[in-house]
Amino acid sequence: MKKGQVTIRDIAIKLKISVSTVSRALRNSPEIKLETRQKVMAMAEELNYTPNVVAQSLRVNRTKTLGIVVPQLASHFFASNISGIQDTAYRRGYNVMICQSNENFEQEKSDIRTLISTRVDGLLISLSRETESYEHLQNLIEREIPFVLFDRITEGFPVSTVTVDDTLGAYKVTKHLLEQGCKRIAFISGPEGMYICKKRIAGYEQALNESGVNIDGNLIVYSDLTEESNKRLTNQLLGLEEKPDAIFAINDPVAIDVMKFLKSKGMKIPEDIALVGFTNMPVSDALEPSLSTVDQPAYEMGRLAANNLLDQLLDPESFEPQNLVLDTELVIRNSSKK
Amino acid sequence: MKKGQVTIRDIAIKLKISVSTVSRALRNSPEIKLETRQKVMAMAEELNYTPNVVAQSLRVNRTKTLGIVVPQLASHFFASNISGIQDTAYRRGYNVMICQSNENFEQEKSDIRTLISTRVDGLLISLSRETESYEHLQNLIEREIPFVLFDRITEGFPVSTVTVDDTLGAYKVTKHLLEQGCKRIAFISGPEGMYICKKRIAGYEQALNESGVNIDGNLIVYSDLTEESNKRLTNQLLGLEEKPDAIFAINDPVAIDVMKFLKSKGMKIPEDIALVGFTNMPVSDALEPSLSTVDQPAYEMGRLAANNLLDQLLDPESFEPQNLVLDTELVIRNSSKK
DNA sequence: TTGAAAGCGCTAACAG
DNA sequence: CTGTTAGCGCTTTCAA
Repeated sequence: MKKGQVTIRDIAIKLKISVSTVSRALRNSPEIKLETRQKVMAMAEELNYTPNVVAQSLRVNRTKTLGIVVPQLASHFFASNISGIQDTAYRRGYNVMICQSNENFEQEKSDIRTLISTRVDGLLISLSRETESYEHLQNLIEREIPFVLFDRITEGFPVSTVTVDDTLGAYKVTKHLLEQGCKRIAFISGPEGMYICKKRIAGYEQALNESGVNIDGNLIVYSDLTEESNKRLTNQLLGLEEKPDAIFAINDPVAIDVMKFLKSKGMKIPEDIALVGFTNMPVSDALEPSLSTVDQPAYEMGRLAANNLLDQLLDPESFEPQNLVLDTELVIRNSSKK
Repeated sequence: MKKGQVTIRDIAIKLKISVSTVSRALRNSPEIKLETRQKVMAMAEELNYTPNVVAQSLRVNRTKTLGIVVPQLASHFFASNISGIQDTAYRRGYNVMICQSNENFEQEKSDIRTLISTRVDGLLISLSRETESYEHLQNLIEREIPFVLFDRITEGFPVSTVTVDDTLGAYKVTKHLLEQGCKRIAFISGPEGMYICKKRIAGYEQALNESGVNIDGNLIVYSDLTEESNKRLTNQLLGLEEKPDAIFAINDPVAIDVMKFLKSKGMKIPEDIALVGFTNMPVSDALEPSLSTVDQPAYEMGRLAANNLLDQLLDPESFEPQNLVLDTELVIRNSSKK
């Protein structure tokens, strides 16, 4: 920071005491006389002293900073995750440093590298849609840097994870659609490798199987989550010989693209085709028709992930990785009411 | 960080050279023999060395980190601002540390304090809606900590600012509404003290004046931006003796609340009442009717703010504060086409 | 081209 | 209850 920063040394000199006494007084050490402590505090105030966290961090080998890696910031879901993490971290005396991978694998690796060299005490990571190899996570394990994965996770690492019950969520959607009389339910998934996609497809298939509806591979398509891709795949589905009577989109943003496309083709939702998303964005109920979706407790996910990591940091010995799975809630609106 | 971190000392010992040589080699100092440098690099690689940024920061008194304070993260506008800042910062070798004030003045002050003690090299700040006194900014000036204000700014400080031309944007909206034949245009503003509100109201009034429409104080209301407040005020406007035939909302989220409320009352948009927002959220064109609005270059704002701050950091002497004002674009959609 | 040594601001034995 | 001292990992004179 700028020139002339006030240090504990300045306070010590002014008060003609030692720096260690100042240091202790500032941290409310019980071994310091009340009077001395008050004098130190007063002088610190007077000089507008701000502790140098950098020096503290170097000394105690702990930055009290958490690193966050998310695929993107401009997404209500991840922004809420981050809010949950941040509020929790602050309450427990930690800062956070946020990086976004922009859904790019190389960027994700680079983000983690940056965060490590910044010496964050631990990491909270949500993987990019491109991520299909995991040496960078293995590397964290080897370096004994604590981290937890949330939402966009992978399995097989001895770390905590926080997710929603994607399978059950997708199951509930599909069941609901079947109950509305839909016979040919299409699923627009994200990239095939993504954990949440696999899980949601599993729930979708489970519901179909239970109802004796056979699974048609043509009805399952994989989007790279761009608007172009979403619209193209919707078009592709509409071109099927046996057209779908419902579309289940992997998330609300995809559902919105689908909705725009369907409207542009003059199709009526839900009459001609039902539509359901996943996530429950704040605008989803303002759409026309209002979008049925699955509500995910994003803030809560962040909160849990942060608390878990912080517990681990506090007491590494007795820590055991946990796989936290949160419930989702099916939100039925007009886009799926036949 | 964890135990057994590799340091330059480890490299020096392995190679039987001094730490200063290692330090220099690592930073590609020209005074080091190529051969030595290569050996150092190889060994660093082999030992999986990661420089300790904390130690570097303490030594050179520079953290290469920028602090960001925004009112909220879960907003597409601010998330885009941040993306712009982040991309720019990374490209120029800086990290960012993000705080959200949650639109709370005390939190804003606390965020800035935290960021300062973390020794960020500079700050990018967008004020909370509650902020009406500015000692915390004055304090930054006194400490000679560089900062730039963006979007939610205040005037009167010798610092750079980045905004859009709010007055002109609001002027264009109001003009457009008048052209559509609207005679009684209501304005739902944010808190009265907010800079952007004042500016936008000015544009609104200017357009009315130019067209000889007299300004009716009953048509200008101040929301605290909560959904409850937005709906209550809409209701209040509808209860006016002389009802409005258009509503201009301070931003898209407010406009969406208004839209929901109007629909719930069975009113037709734009037939019964026209509606325009400000910001252009990605979903705004998916609404029914699609929402007319003003497009703000949020990412670009972040980019400019970051570049400006970074320039200042690079060369503090020759730096002059700038007030950057970006253009907006009126986006006419169905919600305002009579 | 390299090394020795000082020191950034702070904390934490250890000693008194 | 307080002071002395060493040192976290790194950069940077200064000297060789």
